[in-house]
Amino acid sequence: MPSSRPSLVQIAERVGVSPATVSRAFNRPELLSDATRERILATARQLGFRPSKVGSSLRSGSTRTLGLLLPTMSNPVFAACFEGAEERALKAGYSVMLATTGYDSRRERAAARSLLDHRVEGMILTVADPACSATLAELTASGLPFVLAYNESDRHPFVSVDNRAAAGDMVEHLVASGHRRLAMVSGPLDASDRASKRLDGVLERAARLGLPVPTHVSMPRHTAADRARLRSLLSSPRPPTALFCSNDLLAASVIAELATLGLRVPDDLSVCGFDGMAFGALMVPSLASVHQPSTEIGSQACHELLNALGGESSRSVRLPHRLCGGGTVARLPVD
Amino acid sequence: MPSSRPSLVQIAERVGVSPATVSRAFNRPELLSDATRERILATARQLGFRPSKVGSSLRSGSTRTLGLLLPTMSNPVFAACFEGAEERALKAGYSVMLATTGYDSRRERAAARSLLDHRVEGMILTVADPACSATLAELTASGLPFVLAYNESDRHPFVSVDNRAAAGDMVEHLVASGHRRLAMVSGPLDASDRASKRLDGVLERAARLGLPVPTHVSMPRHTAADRARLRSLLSSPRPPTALFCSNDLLAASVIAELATLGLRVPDDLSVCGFDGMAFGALMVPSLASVHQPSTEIGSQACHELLNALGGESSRSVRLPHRLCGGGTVARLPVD
DNA sequence: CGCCAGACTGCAAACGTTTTCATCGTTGCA
DNA sequence: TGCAACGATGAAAACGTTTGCAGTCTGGCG
Repeated sequence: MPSSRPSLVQIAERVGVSPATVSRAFNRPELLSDATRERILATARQLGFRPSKVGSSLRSGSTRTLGLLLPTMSNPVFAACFEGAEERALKAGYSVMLATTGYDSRRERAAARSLLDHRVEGMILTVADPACSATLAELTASGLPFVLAYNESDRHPFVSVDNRAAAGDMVEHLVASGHRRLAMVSGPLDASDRASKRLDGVLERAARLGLPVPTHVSMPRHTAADRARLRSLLSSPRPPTALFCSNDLLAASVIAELATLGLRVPDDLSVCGFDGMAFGALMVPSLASVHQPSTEIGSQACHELLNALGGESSRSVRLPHRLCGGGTVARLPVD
Repeated sequence: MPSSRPSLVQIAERVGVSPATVSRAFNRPELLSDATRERILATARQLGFRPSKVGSSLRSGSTRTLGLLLPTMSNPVFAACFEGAEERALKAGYSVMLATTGYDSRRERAAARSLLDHRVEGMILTVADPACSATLAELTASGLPFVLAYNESDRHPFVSVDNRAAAGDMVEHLVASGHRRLAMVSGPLDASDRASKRLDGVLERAARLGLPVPTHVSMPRHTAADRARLRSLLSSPRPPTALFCSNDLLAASVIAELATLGLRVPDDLSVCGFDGMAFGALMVPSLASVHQPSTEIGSQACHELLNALGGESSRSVRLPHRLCGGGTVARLPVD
């Protein structure tokens, strides 16, 4: 049981060949005679040798590692994105280094630097707002290829859905179900350009359809104040009949919140979300939502990044969203 | 805009000092005179230089990177575990390399090897069954320090909850709510020693409390056959009044399944899960479950691993579980 | 004035690979 | 038989750091 991992040279000595030959046994096996190759591979296996990526990275100047910088794994949306990206990366022989930011810009910068220090060859990341992200500025300055995921931007390559249009489609759906008085519930807007875009989409479509202007409620944390704001919204003279939450996690927690207020969804109030996370379909009643293909956002972002690394230009991509009707939206009688 | 990252020597030349001095500016700043240090740091900042971890890893023989090998990020349990581990690792100045296996032992082995190749200094992993895991055998042979997460084993260090006891407690709770005819629903047992242990716990406690032997239904995939098995269980002469699912994700999908059969939870049937994932509390009605502290399992596992790296011995730890009552379990009248 | 300690910095080797170039036989072909 | 081409292998430099050792210079103290 070799406590300290053997190195390529030790294998070379053991077999009686040069280090170059051992290296070739792993990287260009076809260059060696069958005999030598087998002899080397056998001893390697026997001693438990595998070539060190840190050595090879240094010499070759390529780590074959990609960085992934996402807000949190607690949101299944980003978890799926990770899995999509990981799978695509693996297929191309790349490893993935994941770091989460917890929506904290200090952590975000530190993590980005750490990834840079590890000499990842490219990065996939989601920032609060690409228009004013210090991390993004630093990244751009560094010259490292990167692709945004979920963010939309006209200055950087990204992979996302069309948040405006998607939100608009949900408004359309709500209206088709008989709703006219809507409200948008979101987290803090400066933490997510997605939420802003979705709000824009809601307001725009509502205007176009001639609805009363939807109220917007921000529920940064689940504090008493937030709950109070929600309650006061619902007890206004003409309360909304449907709550559009800017993401599914928020929608679920709003529904739970409503339950504690004695309000039944969808009987007393309709609620819908955004993301189309798998879990929403399992809720009873199932959560109405706009599905965005998170796994594919991850894999596609990775794909674009790999293209960029291959010298090709990487395009921005808006993947199709899909409306998921659900039991949380009531069909209102026309009155 | 420097397209190719400058190296330590280039900074050294630019500043007019030796490479050693530049290195010290970053690692042992207190050794340098204020003037030199500032001069170096300034040029470094200006040229966007940061010392390469691949260079330093090679020379120092330490990558300061930990490997994390988990089944999937789609299960919030593992996502939380990752976050716990990442945070703890970060605090100790370590980076984390995450790989998922998708419960596939081939991918598992390949991923473990990849992490080994990257020269991670230790590993945290969850395997199907530590008693017969090829990956674990290979890992042990390699001599790399590792800590199991969620698994329990008497041959390897691990961090988990006491699955047997935890499952037993849930049985206790069900009985206290008036249930006597129970059934256990799980995924394939050979994919998760946790599920086995939980089943053991259920059977044992049921026996001790003098209940009829709980039926066990395995629902590997959500195929028609699985659904049929569930239906036939429920239409047996004396059907169970409560379904204990071996994890929360499964519980949610079972509840959804029951809904399609026209069965209401908990009115027609009680259901509970295992994991205590945050989402369960948001379900309406909220999901009864046994909470295991996933984030802490991750951070604790990381902690133990760091201990091992520091030369101290790493103990196995069973963290406390906690019963989470929920609306999915009905309180039955005593008859 | 001489010596020594201490502060600061440089030299050079080493870490584990990859890769270019050269070397050495062999073989095929004219 | 002679020459070219080819197949197999080796020698050595390079990648970006760190670090033990040694060197220089300064100032303080006897």
